[in-house]
Amino acid sequence: MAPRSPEQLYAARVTRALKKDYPDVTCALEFESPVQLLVATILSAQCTDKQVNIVTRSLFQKYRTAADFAAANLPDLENAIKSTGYFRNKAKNIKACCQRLVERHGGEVPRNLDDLVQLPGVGRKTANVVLGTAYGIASGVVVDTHVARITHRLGLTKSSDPVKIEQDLLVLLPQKEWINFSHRLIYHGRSVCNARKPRCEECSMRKFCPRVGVEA
DNA sequence: CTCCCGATAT
DNA sequence: ATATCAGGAG
Repeated sequence: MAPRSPEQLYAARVTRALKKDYPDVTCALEFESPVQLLVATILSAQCTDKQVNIVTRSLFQKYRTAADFAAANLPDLENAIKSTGYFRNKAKNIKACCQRLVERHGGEVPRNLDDLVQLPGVGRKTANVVLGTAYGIASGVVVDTHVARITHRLGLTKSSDPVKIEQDLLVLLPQKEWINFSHRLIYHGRSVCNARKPRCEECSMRKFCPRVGVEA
């Protein structure tokens, strides 16, 4: 066992509290294949997972495979995902992304970060979600709006840049924890530590959170 | 940095 | 009315 810094011990304390609160938490996005998870994750940008699941329920009946999305009529696809917002960008990216899956990856979602982030509309956050949740590959730590906000509030990072936050978390957390740490923080971010009105009195981490009692 | 954008809570 | 929601690209 490698020696651990005070920051790593603090991160372990946070991890223990999250495990106790959310023992069985997992990805909230609903899917039946890696391709579907990729599409759902693209749709989840600046949209609630609840709304994404409403849309994908019917969407995945009409489009099942990468080939289906690659052949989609763009206005039809736009209309089908309209309620998730950014629907023109998302529809264009999903179609182009799946066209490339068919052309270069045999219709499958690649299992490495470099190939994934080359896909249109797929950044580091989406790539980490797909690798971790569809394939169980801990390629990094998913840093979305919830993870960014809460790690900053807890003092696990001083940065507000998602890329730098992930670099900090990669050092603070053992690789074994990477995938589920994000799932738990995201769930915690929706239910307790939300952006506008955090429910600190209900938070199990209030005893050591440096933000409790601090305004703004 | 800006733009993309509908649904919901406050 | 406004902030925010499992971001990414130009």
